[in-house]
Amino acid sequence: MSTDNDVSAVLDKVFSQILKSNIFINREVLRPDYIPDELPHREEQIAKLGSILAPSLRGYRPSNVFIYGLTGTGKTAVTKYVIKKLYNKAVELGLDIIHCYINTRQDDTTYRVILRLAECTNLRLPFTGISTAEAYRRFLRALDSRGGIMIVVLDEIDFLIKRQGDELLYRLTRSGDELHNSKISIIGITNDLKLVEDLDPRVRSSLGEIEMVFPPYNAIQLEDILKRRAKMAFNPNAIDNSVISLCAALAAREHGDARRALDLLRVAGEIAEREGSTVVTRDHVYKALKEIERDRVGEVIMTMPLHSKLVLLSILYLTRGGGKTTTGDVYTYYKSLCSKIGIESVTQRRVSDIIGELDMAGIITAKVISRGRYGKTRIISLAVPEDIVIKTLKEDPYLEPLLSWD
DNA sequence: ATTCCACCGGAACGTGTGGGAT
DNA sequence: ATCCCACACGTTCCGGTGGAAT
Repeated sequence: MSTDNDVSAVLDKVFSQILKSNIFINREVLRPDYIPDELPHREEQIAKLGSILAPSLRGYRPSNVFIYGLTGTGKTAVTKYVIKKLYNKAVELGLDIIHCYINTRQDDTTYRVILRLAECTNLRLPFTGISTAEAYRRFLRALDSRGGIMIVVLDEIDFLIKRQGDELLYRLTRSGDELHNSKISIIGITNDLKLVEDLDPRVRSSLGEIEMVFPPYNAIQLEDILKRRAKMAFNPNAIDNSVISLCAALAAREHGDARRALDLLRVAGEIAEREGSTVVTRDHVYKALKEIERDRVGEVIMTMPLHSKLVLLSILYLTRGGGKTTTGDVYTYYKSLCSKIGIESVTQRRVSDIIGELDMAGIITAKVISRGRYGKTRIISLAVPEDIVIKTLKEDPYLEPLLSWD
């Protein structure tokens, strides 16, 4: 279709556009993992967490902490910030403090968490092969022979607990019995306020020695945060306050999620850059809104196993035009799809779990209801635009023959 | 007040893949 | 070479349940 020259010309254009663009001065500060030097409107939490962890500078084990707050309320940022400062201070004082940040959404099994813990003590463990108990023993031995205070941050801890229970937490909180030269203290972070309820009371009391709550940012605070960050990120002429306000307002609608707001700002900037515009406009923000959604959904769907995609395709078909469907109907249709492409179907039990997974991923909404005499089921509807789903599913060659009805 | 549907959802277990430790 | 291990994905078995219908 296109010659090498065409392609190279297009690339040249893209490259030169980015190179001559002066929208950003430093886009890094808008990335989600960036920790700023100042965290406005979180002074109180910083001070409190700082005072909780400070005893480690005198060789005492800090209390365990449980941190609650909705997404994008600064839990992770504040924790990382305080730990960074603490660590710097410790180095300055010649103290040995080991810090370990683990996100249990990514490392959601006991074994993988232990692996990460071991890494922080410079112990390399195989990713499979040895038993969890053995891995734990080795980690403790390595830590104890190294000595020092270890501060462990378990972010999104609800994922670990949901999958593996609180066994590891229990052992970690009681690790003092097995350690002579070192101590472990734990900071658990979650946005699931109900989490504690189904925790072993012993774990609850030791892990929640101190509890902290992060309230959501309001629209004014959000705007202030964005303005400060934008000042560092953007060329002063490339963006004006009304665009920033728009980002803040859109994010405030979603319970004051600062991460979303910053994402929005960054992606809007990138779109402006790609389009060769010299300023970021409100229109770019709206486009960013769509692009973020599209990327997220696309990413999730693309990496799903075949049967999950087939279930999703069934839901898509049965809810065309914003309708609703039920588990039984999805299963029936799903089975017909399987026979159409000549593969074996999974059981309804499994499909039920897949529906749950799709719900968790935010692709669909599934709510358990009772229809009285007509049984209990889930009513299911699509939670994202149809065209995004269709477009992504089309990329899977296995599904090709099934996507002709649109 | 009971019945009973159409599933829900917990638990234990199986299989295949990619790996130890000795 | 032999035996053990983690993990994703799936199965089998089965008790549980909200509320319309009777």
